[in-house]
Amino acid sequence: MSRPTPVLTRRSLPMALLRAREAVMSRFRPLLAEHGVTEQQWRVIRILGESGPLDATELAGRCVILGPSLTRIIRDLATRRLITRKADREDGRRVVLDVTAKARSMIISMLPEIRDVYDALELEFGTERLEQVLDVLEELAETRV
Amino acid sequence: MSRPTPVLTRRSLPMALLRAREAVMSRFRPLLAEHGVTEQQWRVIRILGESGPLDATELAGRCVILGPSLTRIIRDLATRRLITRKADREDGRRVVLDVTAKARSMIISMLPEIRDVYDALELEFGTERLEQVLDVLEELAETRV
DNA sequence: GTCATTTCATTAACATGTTAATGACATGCC
DNA sequence: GGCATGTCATTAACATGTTAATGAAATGAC
Repeated sequence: MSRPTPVLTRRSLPMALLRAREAVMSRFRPLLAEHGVTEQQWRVIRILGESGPLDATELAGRCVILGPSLTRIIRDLATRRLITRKADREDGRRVVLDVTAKARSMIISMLPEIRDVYDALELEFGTERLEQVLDVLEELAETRV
Repeated sequence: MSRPTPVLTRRSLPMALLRAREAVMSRFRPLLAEHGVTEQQWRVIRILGESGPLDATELAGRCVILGPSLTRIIRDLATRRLITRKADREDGRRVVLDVTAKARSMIISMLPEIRDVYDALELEFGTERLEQVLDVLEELAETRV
């Protein structure tokens, strides 16, 4: 006995995730714009800064960015001296990527402002509830097909 | 060799929302592809089918699609006879949009398959937990700046 | 009523999403 | 070693995201 299909998009899980993400990102976008990076460029820089050198496939997976998009983003960020690319010694197909010191400075300068956004969010939504949301979202992300 | 900058992407709310949405959408994408619509085209069709005639601005807001994107999507869907556009009698700037009978048939034919995806998701994640996620996501979407 | 302002949809230009195809390199099998 | 197969990064082509600018129509102040 299944319940009716959610004809109400209000109760659509993809829509709910989209609207929630849009609400959250609207708080970060001004900050990213001030520092001259797009949402996707920031994901690449931050994850590389956090997890050291990575090949393109691994980085794409962690950033939730498809290969062709990453190729273009990397090309741009390398031109701006924010990341470096070098061939893998052991596997000629792979490209090893990493952030530059310039990118690390950029990350560090943004951290306080990011913290401010989270502080505001925790104040409005509740610190504990925010933690619970993160937990449940991680679980949801792991239910892959 | 400097130490990695400590930014915990694992507990980043935008990333968590992105990864969760990606996990969920990967279940729906094959279904959408089979019916020849993209994710965004489907949002437009479904919301118009649910909420009757709407002007472009209102539709864009509900679909979480920006104006310029919607203009292009509408142009394509109108060519394929899935939606109609007509000028607003009372306001010459507005365009009134609605679905066609063809689009309604399409929606109805997809509902059972959508229900199947939700059933599988509820089985893996839990029906009650899924409802709770929807509740909390709605609240999060309402904390706008 | 006239003019400045605002709103609505669109266009322009560029970044990214998405799928298919390509070429270079690795790996496995014989 | 030679060959088929698979993987990795890239390119191509088109859809969408994103911001700025545009033109038409509505609104408000006077």
